[in-house]
Amino acid sequence: MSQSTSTSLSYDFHTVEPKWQAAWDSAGIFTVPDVPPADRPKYYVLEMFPYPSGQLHMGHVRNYALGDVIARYKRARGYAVLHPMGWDAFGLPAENAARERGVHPREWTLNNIAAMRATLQRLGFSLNWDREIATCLPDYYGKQQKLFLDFLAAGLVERRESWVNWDPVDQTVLANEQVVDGKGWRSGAPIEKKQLSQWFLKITDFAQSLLDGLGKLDRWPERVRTMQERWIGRSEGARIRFSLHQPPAGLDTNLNAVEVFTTRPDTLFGMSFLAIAPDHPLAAWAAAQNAEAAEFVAECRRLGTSVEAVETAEKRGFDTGLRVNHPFMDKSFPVWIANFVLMDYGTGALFGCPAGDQRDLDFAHKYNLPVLPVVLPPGKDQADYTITTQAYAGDGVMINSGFLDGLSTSDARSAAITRLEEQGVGEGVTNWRLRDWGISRQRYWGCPIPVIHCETCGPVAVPDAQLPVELPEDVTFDRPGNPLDHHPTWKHTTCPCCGKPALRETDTCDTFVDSSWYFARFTAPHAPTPTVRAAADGWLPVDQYIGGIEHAILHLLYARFFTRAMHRTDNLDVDEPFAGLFTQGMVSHESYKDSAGNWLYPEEVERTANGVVKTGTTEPVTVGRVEKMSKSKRNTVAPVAIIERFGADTARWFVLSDSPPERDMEWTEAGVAGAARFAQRLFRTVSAIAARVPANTACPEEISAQADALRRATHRTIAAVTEALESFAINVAVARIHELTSALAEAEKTIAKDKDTPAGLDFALREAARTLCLLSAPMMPHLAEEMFAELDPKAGLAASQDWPQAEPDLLAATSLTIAVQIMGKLRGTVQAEPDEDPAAVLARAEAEPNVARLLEGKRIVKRVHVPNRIVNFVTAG
RNA sequence: GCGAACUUGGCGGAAUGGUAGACGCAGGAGACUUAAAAUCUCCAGCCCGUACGGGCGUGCGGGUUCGAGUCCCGCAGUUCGCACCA
Repeated sequence: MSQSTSTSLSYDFHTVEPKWQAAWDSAGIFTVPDVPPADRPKYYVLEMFPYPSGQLHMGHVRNYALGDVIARYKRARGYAVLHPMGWDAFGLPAENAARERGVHPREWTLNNIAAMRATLQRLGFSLNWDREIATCLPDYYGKQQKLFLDFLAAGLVERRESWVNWDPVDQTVLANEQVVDGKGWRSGAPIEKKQLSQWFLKITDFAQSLLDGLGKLDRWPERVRTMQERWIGRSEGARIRFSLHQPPAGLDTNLNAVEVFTTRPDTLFGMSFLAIAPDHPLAAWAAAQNAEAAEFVAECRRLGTSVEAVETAEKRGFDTGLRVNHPFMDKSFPVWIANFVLMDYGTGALFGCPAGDQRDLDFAHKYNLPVLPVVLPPGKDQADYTITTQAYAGDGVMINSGFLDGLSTSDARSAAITRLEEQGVGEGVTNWRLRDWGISRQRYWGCPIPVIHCETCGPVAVPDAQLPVELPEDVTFDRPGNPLDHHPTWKHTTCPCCGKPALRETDTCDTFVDSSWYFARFTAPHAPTPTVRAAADGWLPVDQYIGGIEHAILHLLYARFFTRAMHRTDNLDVDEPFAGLFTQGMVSHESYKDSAGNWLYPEEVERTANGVVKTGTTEPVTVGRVEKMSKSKRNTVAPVAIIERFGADTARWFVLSDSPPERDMEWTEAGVAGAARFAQRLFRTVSAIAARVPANTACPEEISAQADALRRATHRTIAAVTEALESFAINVAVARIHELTSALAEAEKTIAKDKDTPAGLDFALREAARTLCLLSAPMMPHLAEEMFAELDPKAGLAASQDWPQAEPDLLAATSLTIAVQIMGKLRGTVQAEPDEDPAAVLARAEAEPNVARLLEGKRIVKRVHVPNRIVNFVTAG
């Protein structure tokens, strides 16, 4: 693709951009105090902080450009704006770099941060850089250790033996949330089950609160709230203990009863089997007794992690030969091991009611188990009602159900629970899908868990005075496993309780912990305590949080949990971290392949008369789909290259221009070139006015129609851009700025050729030019400053100006075009003054030649007139 | 399978129930230029018509309304999320 020539550029971003960045910096206008000032309302704008991979990508540019528009706009509206930036700096890529290239994770990370910070600064974002934090520095993670200890003291942390998801490639434990389709979210490797001692954060303590809180988050996207609601997964039902019928000799007495969770205790009389998970202790017992059972359990474990198993989802089971007693009837039912029962939901066991559950019905059919209908749907007759291939899960009237007969489904539910409780074999309970959060990771590059294991005292908290527990620098990555564990001396210490030799915890925190409270740390980033109450309580919650939809569940849920836990431990006094959430779309680009099928970067491709070819050759290139920019498809465009070629403002303007921010946008060469053209055009237009019209031109009493029209265009644009920004319709704001620019350029031409300038046009031109500077400043701040200074060097910084106010008198047009319809079809237009006498407008509409022609011979039965908008004649005959 | 969102020119998209297609990209014609670039002007939903104008148009089928891209019902397609949740 050809390089643009710089000779014709009147606006030289290369020199202008650094100049204004320095000016903002020395004016300190993006700096705010830890405690929000009392004279203005506060506004906290936050974009999700980046992982320092080494290079900023276009998605970041879009994310931060969007946040910067909001931050600069709110600042102009008189808010004290907190807009910080930092680095989500722990994580595996740093360790991988250490393994592959021998560079220390710390050095690799800090170098990456430096490179990415430089790019962010070149983009001119209005960030309060004094507040920069990196989660990999002891100043941050030491405070995180303090929070961990606060949580531990408050009973929000537990150590448990538990089955974990083990990623054999990354050699670490993953949370349930991080296992996708049985594979690690990062490595993609099939996950194995392993039993380990793990630290858990008790997020389930707040399950109800996290659910209830969603109702108040009215500035969150509906779908994110829905996703979280489902993830938390509250369900009400009953826990029932089924005693074994004739328990076999030698069975652990704990296994004499099987506990089951159900949401449908009303359907107990329709039971025909009991099913347990392959991982259930009773299944383990059965496997120990019987080789066939063992084989079935092993098979389930194998298939459990493969995608095929999930997709084919054939219901399979194994009859253990054991039987359980029914709580309400003198009957017993078989116990099956079933592949569709999940050990980690409910109790890992269920009772099967084939008539009321499709899955149970499929299972019953496969193994010839009885099907007894117990709920009669409304409008059906019990005499001829049967269940064949479709289970009925809806409401109705109970049948075949002993003491529940005749009750409604919901009444039967409570009656059944009452009876279970009376008999002492069950109780009503609320069950949650949400699990506690296992945070232990067998990794070096993470926050050390501040605990010491003593043979005598057990796990002991590291005393506050010994924080931070710092990562050792001298580690090796020459073998698999955790370098902290391999370190010769680091883990050896003494017990803070008894003083005897003891071992440090060598696990580090899941990196999702790091990002669960950074928004709070930003309010007092250098404080000796994790938070400072006046700062955190003053700035939080974040008023506008902006980031990708991919964090809809994990990060946002963890952050909401942390906020509650920090509240409980008096680290702050809010419950919800993010009052407003905006999820922006991704940046996509065409992808290209050469004739050999290799992916090509956009800069390796050019468009010629003969089609798309490899740059400098005639080799044809296949243009593939437009997809999310990714390294693997090589369809990326580097922000640094774009900034160098077109400038920061052009890059910012383009990512904000065409597509609504919540949707994906396509990056195109033509698009960014168009943005660059517009920047130049705007600058030329405003410069011309600055050169011709003196700075303090006054507005005369009487102004010409042309001046009046321009003033009205200016004020309507102020109103439209303001409204667009308030509703995140940045692409619409961009369009309105284009329009005013065109109107201004046209008016400017008049003054250039007319000797006698129409009255007031000078003033109107200046007003429009100044307005354009201020309206475009949130998107193209450097250009705006340069133009603003040309208009009046003494006026100060554009970034310090108040947002322009639209004058209400100038919002209405002087003359309106009224559409005239006949039977709802447009047949002409007439001019009208605002709020003109309806009779006069109607008469003119009826007389409009084309309308009159079509009305001939017709009888008007109704004249609809919506003032200032439309006329519609309804005719008959 | 369940749930949500979306569906408008060649493309991205705009439109408090009131002139559909603003604005941009790509395209066409012209001006300037020795020429090109840059810039500027004009055209542009589809069909018929020299034109005035007319017909058809916001995925498809219905409905409400003087008037529907917009509201309601049904259908189709696309995308995303969740997925054996007892």
